[in-house]
Amino acid sequence: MLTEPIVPAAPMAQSNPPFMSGVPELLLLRLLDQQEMYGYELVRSIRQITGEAISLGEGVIYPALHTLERNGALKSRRKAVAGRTRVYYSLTAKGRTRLARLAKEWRRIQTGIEAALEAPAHAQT
Amino acid sequence: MLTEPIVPAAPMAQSNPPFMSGVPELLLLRLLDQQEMYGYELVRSIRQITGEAISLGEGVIYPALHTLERNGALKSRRKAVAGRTRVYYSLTAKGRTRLARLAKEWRRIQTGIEAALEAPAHAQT
DNA sequence: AGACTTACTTTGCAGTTCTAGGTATGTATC
DNA sequence: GATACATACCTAGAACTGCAAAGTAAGTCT
Repeated sequence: MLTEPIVPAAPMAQSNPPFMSGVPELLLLRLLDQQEMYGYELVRSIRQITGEAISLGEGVIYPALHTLERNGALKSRRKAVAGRTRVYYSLTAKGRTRLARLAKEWRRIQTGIEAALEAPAHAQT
Repeated sequence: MLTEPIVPAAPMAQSNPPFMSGVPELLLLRLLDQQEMYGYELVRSIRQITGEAISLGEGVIYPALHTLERNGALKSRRKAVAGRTRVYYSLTAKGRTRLARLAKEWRRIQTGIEAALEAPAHAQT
C-alpha cells in the first residue's frame, strides 16, 4: 500500500552548490582509471580520497555511472561477492580519453581562478 | 524591418562546459571587491586577469550582475562617461560576505580535486 | 524479531551557464 | 554623409547537471 507521500517534505535549502559541475564525472573517471570499483564503494572512496572535502551521495553516483556507461566511457560487469551482487565499473579507452580532456580542462579553469583570486594589484595587507 | 529570424540557427555544440558553475559569480565579486567597474569592462577584465583561461560573454555577465544586485550583493550607479552612460557596480557588505564564503568554498573543492588527481596509490610510472 | 549496513535505483526539483540575437550611440574611415 | 567598428547594455530560451529524498532488498549482528 502506501499510496500517498504523507508530507511533501520541506524544500528550500541553499539549492545548487557552486563549483560542482563536472566534478562527479571527473572523480569517477579518475578513480576508475586506477581500479575497478562498484558504486557504493565509490561513494566512500570519493569522500576519502578528497580528504572529506567532497562528498557525493548515491543519488549522484549511480545516475552518473549509468550515463558514463551509456556514453561508452565505462564498462561494467556483475560480480557476486559474499552472496551479494555488485556491479563493477572500469574505464574504456574512450573513458581514458575523456578523463584526460576533463583533467586538462579542470587545470585550465583552476589556474585561471587562482590567478584571479591571488590578484595582486589592490593590496590589502 | 527585419521581422523574421531568417534561419533558426543550428543548435548543437558540445553543450554545457564543465567546472563553470559558480565561477562567474566568484569572479565578478572578486573583481568588484577591488574597484568599481561596469559590465563591458568586466568582460575584458575577466579574460585578462585569468590569463585568457576564462572568457565570459556579455550574455553571462549582465544577467549575473542583475541577479547579484537583486540579491543585495552589489549596488550600482549610472555614470556618464564620454557622452555614454555606464552602469558601475560595486560590492556591498553582503557581497563581501558572499565573496568570502564563495572563495572558501572554492578552495575546499579545489583542494579535494587536487588530492584526487594527484592520488598516488596506484603508481604507473 | 529488530536494527543496521550494504547495494542499487528512481523521481523531480532547482539553479546555472551559454549561445544567439537585438538595441543604441560614439568614433574613425572613405 | 555613409559605412564600419567598438563600446555598452539587455533579454529569451535551451540545455545541462547535481542533489535530496525515498524506496527496494538482502545480508549481518544482537
